[in-house]
Parts: sequence; structure tokens; C-alpha cells
Amino acid sequence: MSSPFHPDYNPLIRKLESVFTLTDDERQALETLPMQVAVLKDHQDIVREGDQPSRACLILSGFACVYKMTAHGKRQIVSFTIAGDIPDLQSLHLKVLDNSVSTISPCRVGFIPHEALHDICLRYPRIGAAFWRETLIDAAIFREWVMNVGQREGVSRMAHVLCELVVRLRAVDLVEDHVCDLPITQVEFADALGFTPVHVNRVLQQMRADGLIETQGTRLRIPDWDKLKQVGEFDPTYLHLVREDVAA
Amino acid sequence: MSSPFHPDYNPLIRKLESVFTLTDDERQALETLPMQVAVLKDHQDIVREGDQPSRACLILSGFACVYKMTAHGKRQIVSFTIAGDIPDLQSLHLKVLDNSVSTISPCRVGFIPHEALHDICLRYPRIGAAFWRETLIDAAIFREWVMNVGQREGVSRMAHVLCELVVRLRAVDLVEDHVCDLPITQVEFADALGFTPVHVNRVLQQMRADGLIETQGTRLRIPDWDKLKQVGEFDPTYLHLVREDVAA
DNA sequence: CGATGAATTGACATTCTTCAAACTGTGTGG
DNA sequence: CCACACAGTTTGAAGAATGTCAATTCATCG
Repeated sequence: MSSPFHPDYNPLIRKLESVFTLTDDERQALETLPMQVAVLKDHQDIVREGDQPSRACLILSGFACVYKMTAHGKRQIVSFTIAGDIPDLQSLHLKVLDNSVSTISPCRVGFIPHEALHDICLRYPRIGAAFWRETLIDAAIFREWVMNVGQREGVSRMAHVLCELVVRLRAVDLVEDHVCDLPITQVEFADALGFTPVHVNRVLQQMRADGLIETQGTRLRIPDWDKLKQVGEFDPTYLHLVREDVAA
Repeated sequence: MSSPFHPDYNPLIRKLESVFTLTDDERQALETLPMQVAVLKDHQDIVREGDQPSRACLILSGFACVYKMTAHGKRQIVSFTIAGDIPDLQSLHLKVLDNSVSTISPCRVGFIPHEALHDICLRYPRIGAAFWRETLIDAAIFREWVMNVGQREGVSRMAHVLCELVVRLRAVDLVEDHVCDLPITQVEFADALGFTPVHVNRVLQQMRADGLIETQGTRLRIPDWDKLKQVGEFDPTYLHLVREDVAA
């Protein structure tokens, strides 16, 4: 039950374990959390703004994103979510969703009833605190994105999200040798950065020319991590990682 | 203890009471929370990025803001905070602060030890849930700001933050007759919107010309609330207000 | 092989920034 | 009561970043 390659492997448990050591009871409670697993295609909404869900969705594998729509139909992606994230955990305490969640790549998703989550939070306060903590880190990411979109331009803005993605992927062992699979389209980056797809394209070309990134298909390689970090002014503090090595 | 004009009036208790009815015990626990009150001048940091505070700050009166600094020294305000807000409540579960909090106007601030907050959360789970909920609303505000800064331009972007401010001020009875005191400088709006102060100035002139706002000194009047809401594409759902009338 | 989604290009328009200066209001000290 | 200082606001002109539109190319896949 602990290998990332085991089909029942639960990235949520692994994430919590990286924060503190679970007792047998706590681990048991997490492993027996009722969870309905679904496999979704890419570009499918998981939940929508306005929904009043009775369960939360845990991303088991694949890429998803949290987004909002402008009244004029423009989309803003406010964060990317990967394995181990629960992008709508907020719904536990806020009745109506103020954002949508959608897959980017095909995803395996686990739906966990609110009731079960409330229950485990009351019974195991450390787990409750850990969930709260997760939502606080989400908030920290949003704050960082406000700064990124508000203050950085072009190459720097793009470099910053790439840094964030790489560090978070590294934390779940999805980066090998400065290479990772990033099935995110230029249009999606545009929606995340507040740019036009055309502009994203040009920024990426610039970054390739500067030796900041190399791409082939959905594969991304970072030839010089320190340089990318510097260009993106990336300081991983806001991710509140416990294993600091993944951000080095 | 319940009048906003009583010196011991605690806007936090009032805020929680708007969400659910406190039991006598809960109310008692909140009223006896240890809190060290300080009076701060305007434009003073309350806590700084990198701090590892052992207490949280409750804004009792005045305007403050949460902000982050770019490596190049540019400031991004990621939210304004007013009476009843605890802008660094996150520090309860995240050891090191990834943002600063500073006053905008002179403020009365109450510092509450983390220990006392942890304690009350454990002893009164409904209060714990309410605090969690508050941090989730903060996150919702950050998300909305990402969208605002990323997708809206000029007048629309400014209109949106003004709408948010007015609604939140109305929720704590700081708006009368479509008029409120808004001691926020154009430079500060610039840092909040990702604009230049010069541009903010021009946007405000445009808005005055369009009849969207009227100003004299720090006093703001909204002649046509519906028009402002429409221009700012403002939908208050993300504020998760219980009293919906304040947003109408 | 054609179809589809994604990436790329070019020319041009717009929004926003930059810089540097002038103006306004308000409070303070002489 | 004037003069001055200070903080905030306003102005103008020129430039840079980004957006818009409309094609075109590329890659993958049934």
C-alpha cells in the first residue's frame, strides 16, 4: 500500500506522512476513508462554480487545474493541481463553490464524502489540522500567483510558474534528471498567466533561445535550474515544503 | 460588549456570530481570549515575510493590507483587511510567514497567542471550523484577485476591488448611504492592481467622468451601485457572506 | 491520407509604463 | 497668518509590453 506503483497507492497519505508521522490509528482511518474512484478524460470539468458538492475530489494521478470565468467568458486558471491535491477541499466549509476544477490531462480522481472528512477531522485532530494546513498552502499559492500576475512580466512570469510546477512535481517524484512530463498546452499557460496564447508562444521561444528550457512534445527539460529560478525570482518558501531538498 | 462603539467591542465575535449562533460557553471563551491590544500608526508593518510569529493579529479598527515583495523590490498587495479580519491566521499552522501585513491607516490591533487559538479550536470545534472557514474565504479572495489582475483591465479591474471593499465594509457597517471612508492612496491601489500609480490616476479620472464614483479626500461615494457592479463584473459569491443583503 | 488540435508567424492596434515635472491640500513652525 | 514641507495627485509626451486577427505550419492519430 506504500509504493507509488501499487494501484491502490494513495498520494494523500503520502503527502500527510511527509508532514508528520502518522499513528497506526490515523493511518488506518485514512486508508479506510470511503472513496469513489473515477477515471476522467482530459479537459473535463470535475466540479463547477456554483456547485454545492457533498464530496471532495482527490487527484490520484494526472494534471488538473482550478479556474474561474470572467463575466465576459475569459478564463483564469488560478492554480495547477497534481497527485495528492484536493483542489476543492474548501467545499468542506463553504457551501457553494466559487471556482471550477477541470482536468488538463486524463486523471484518476477519488471522491470522498464530506461527511467522512468531517468525521476524520473530529476524531483525529492532527489530521484535521493537516487538512487545514493544506488549504492554507493553497491560499499561499494563490497569493504568490497574484504577485506573479501583477508584478512580473513575460519570461519572468512564465519562469515562475514553471519553477513552481517543477518543485511540486519533484515533491511527488514526478521529475527525473531535470526532466518532467508537462501536458499543459500554451493556451492553458496563457489562461494561467493572464497572457494571450500568442504571447505565451513568443515568451517560450525567448526562453528556449535563452537556454532556460528545452521542450519536446509535452516533455520539459530544465538545463539550468539555478538560472530558471533566478529569472523567475523563485523562492519556494510559500510552498511550505517539509522536505526542503526538493526545492533546492 | 455588543455595541460597535463600546471600546471593548470585539469585531471578531460579531463576525462569528453572523455565521452561527454562539453558545454561552463559546462566547465566553472568545471574550476571554487573551489579547494584547496595540495602536499603530499608518504605514507600519505588523508582521513581515519570514517571521515566525507566536501570535496572530486581529484588526480591531482601521485599514491594513497583506502584501508580498518581488525580488526586484516591487510590492504586490494581495488583499485589504478591515475590522474583524485576522490577516495572518495562517501562521497558526504554517511556521514561517510568506507575506507581510502592514497598516494603511492608523489601526487598533489585537495580538492573540497561537496557543490560546489552538486551545479554543480544540475545545470548541465549531469555533475551530469557523476559523478554518475564515481562512478559506481569504483564499477565495486571493483567487478572485488572481482573476481580477489576470483578466480585467483598467476601469473594470479597479471597479472590481472597489466593489469588494464596499461590500466588505458594508458587512461591518462602515458604509452609510453609498458613502464610505477609504483611506487608501493611489499608490496603494496601484500595488493592489498591478498598475502604475499614474495609470491608477487615469483610471480613476475615467471612472469619475463615467459617473461610477465620486471622491472628496478619502471619502468615496458610489452614485450608481448597479452600474459599478456591472463594470467590475462583480459577483459577491466568493465572499461567502451569510447576510446576503449587504451585497445587494 | 485526411482530420484535428496545437504551435507558430506577421502586421498592426491598444494598454500600460516610464520619466519628469507641476500641482494640490494639509499641517506645522515661526 | 504666512511660509514651508510633505504627501498625495495630476499632467504630458514618448516608449515598451502585450493584445488582436488571420493565416500557416506542425504533429499525431485513426
